[in-house]
Amino acid sequence: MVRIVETEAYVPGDAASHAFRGETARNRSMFLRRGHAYVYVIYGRSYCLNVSSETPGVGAAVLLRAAEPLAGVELMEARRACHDGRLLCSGPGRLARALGVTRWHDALDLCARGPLWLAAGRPPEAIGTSVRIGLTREAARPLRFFDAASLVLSGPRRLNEHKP
DNA sequence: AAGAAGATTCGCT
DNA sequence: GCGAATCTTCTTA
Repeated sequence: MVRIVETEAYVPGDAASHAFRGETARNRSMFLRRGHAYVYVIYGRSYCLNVSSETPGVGAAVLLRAAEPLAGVELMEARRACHDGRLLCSGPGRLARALGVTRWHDALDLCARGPLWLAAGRPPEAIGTSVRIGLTREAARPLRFFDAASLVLSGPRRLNEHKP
């Protein structure tokens, strides 16, 4: 279980969004009702976990960039082959890896008690914003959020519970 | 059918 | 700090 600490938004009409050019086989879950998982492979090495954030048919999602490990740390360390708490979930790919999230989790409803879900957390008042990072387009938009700790995420309990 | 680009990570200098 | 690794998807010929 982790507390989400940093996220980044990809909104409708956003040239940097995977959904910008319409729905495809890969980004299909971005168009699901808000609260569904959108998982994709980046640079052939890492998975990125997003949460769809709009009404059905509208492509938008929030990328989970970093989190704070709360429970099941041993398992996450095993998946990541890393024993530095600071680095365990600091980065989209690292976070997904630590939670054992793969393409298998794509399109899951994160608002239902399934293998992966979101729980209500803190109110959004204290959330800070900044520009997005690592982008080549639309990079200057203030759609990156810090201390976005309003959600708690629970993942699979066993190592490699969900293979790709 | 082929090629370039990409919301990253890791290791080496 | 920089560059390679690595592969899927979309674009262009």
